Amino acid sequence: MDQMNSTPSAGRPRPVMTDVARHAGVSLGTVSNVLNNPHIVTQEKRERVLRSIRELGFVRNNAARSLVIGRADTVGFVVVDVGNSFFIDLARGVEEELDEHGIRLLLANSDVNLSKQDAYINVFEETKVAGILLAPLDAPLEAARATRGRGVPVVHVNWPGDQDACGVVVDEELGGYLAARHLLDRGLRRLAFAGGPFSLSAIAQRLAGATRAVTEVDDATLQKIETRSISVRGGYDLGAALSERGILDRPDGLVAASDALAAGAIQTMQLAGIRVPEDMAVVGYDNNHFAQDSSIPITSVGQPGHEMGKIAAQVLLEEISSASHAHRTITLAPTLFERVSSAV
Amino acid sequence: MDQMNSTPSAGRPRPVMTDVARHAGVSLGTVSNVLNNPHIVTQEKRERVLRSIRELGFVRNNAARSLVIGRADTVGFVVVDVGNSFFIDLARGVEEELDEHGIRLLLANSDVNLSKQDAYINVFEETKVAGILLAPLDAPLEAARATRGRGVPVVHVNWPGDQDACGVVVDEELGGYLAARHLLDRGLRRLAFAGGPFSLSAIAQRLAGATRAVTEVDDATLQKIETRSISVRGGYDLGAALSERGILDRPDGLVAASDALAAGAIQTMQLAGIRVPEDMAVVGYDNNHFAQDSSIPITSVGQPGHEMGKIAAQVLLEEISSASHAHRTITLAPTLFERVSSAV
DNA sequence: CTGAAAGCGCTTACAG
DNA sequence: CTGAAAGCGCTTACAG
Repeated sequence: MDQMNSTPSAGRPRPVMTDVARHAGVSLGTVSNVLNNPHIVTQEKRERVLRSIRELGFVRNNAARSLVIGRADTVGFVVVDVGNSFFIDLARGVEEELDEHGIRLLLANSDVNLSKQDAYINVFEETKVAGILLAPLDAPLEAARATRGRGVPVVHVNWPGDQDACGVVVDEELGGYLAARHLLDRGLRRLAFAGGPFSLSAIAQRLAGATRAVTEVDDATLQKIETRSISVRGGYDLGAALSERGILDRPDGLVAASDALAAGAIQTMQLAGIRVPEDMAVVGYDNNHFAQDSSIPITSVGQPGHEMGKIAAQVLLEEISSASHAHRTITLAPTLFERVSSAV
Repeated sequence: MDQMNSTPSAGRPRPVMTDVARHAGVSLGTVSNVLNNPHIVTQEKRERVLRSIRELGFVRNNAARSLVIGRADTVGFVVVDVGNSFFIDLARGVEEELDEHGIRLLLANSDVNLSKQDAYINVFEETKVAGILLAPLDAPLEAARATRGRGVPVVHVNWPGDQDACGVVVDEELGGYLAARHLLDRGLRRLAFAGGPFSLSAIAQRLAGATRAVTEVDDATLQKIETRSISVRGGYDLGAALSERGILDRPDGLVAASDALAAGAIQTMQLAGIRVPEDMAVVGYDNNHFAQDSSIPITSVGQPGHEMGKIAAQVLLEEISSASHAHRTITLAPTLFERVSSAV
């Protein structure tokens, strides 16, 4: 299993700017100018310097650069869960926007762990990034607030802004409303909302939206089912519990707080002989692969992750470059994607 | 949609170590010692310094630190596709290992784009990371080689090592062998291998492994079907092509080079009335969500992503800390996960 | 446009 | 154990 290849390489001392200057026969300042203000250097010297850089294999030391400048050409993004495709969409959107401004994105995964989240915020601050993007877990934001207080721009992604930071969010309440309204529009009246824990603010807001939709229709009812989690496993439990009920006790329309929850529930209910959507229509949430690749494609509420990322990056860039900047929360609307699971 | 919250915050000048020293009534060197060699400072001074750090909200400038030390307490990981759960598993494994050594992981997504890959390698080098992990695309590794030549340790992940770098790979040939052997063991004889383009080395190796398995069985045959991609869409096309064939022309066992390809093909074939596994047994590759969440759970060859990440991190740490280091390629074995799609 | 010099914020011998 | 001083590799006025 272990195949040796070679011996260690020595690694001669790396060339620095003074080496380049000497090699090119110019002063240190001129080398710096070639790198930072190329237009003010005569073409002849510029080319000589560039050639020396190539021949020596010079790479600028950004630690030294950042020390002088005060910050790096880099933005850090602390993400709560890189395993969730929504956050990957966000990162893609962020990167696309930053790319156009020649800024590089560094990603860190807090893995739903508050102390890791704080540690990475600190790493980014210590690295002198130009700014920080934070998709936080549902918990206090002390570290972020402290960093923000020290003048490092921080933008919340999928989390509202506050007096110190901007935020880009999706309207969770509206998402819950759209899901329930969709089922009501199809004539269903005995709805259920499943998800949990309800202490998570996104879940609570989706529930509030579903509740609002139901109150708009006279004879409609909404049953709240709190689950331990919104994972596939949580869905299995949910499906089992619903299957045990008599047909009259069962909701005819289900709003699940995630696609994973919906997929798990549908799978269990199918085994119990409950047909989706005929016996029960289902709407999921997140519009991720569970919704699209499920054996019964699942109607789902989707967040515009890519666009959220772009906007968050724009807001951050604005805050980085402009002296005066009013903090704001930007709320994007979710969209309902109709599929088979609610086609009644 | 835009909700204002507050006015810009001034951001007084950030305290530096000399401020802490003055505030605590000690010298600069003592503050540095409290941070780097706390045991050699008397408890009383140590506590005074720590209190001053807290009261002033001091955060060490790592750019300055890295400038002196020569490198940062950070490792960079350039990943070819953060949207692929295999690479997320890798990143998780890497992080777990680095965590134990107090080193932070910075992630960058090259997005299957060579120039982005090179740019991020450069960013990491300029940031003076202690080392770089690279899960590259199937293309020349010029930038990595150059960086490596300047003394920055680079470890390849999911790519073999060479004279300048270690590598951690999974045995693709063995994976292809396991998949085909599994079908042969079930009595199937008219196999097909689908995937592509065959120019990708991982695909070519899987095919080679499948070929080896088939040559071990006298009356078995293997048909090679090159697809444009290994995506779900590629699977649709593949399924359609297979459905058009007469039952005698059709393979009775299919090795697909990815789960997405397998899932797409199965979906299309089912619509055409071909039963899986009864009419055709299918084995996928990657053991990702397509395999597990498909309506017909798909037998799949899985790579030990998490463990690969851990090992890659270990190798990198070894190279960072030890002067003499022999480069090597570590090859891990894949595992076959049996599911319904091949249960004949 | 070019070059010499100061300074960014740290760490590390080195002398006390 | 503590403190003064040098130096890491850059950028940026500033004088020429």
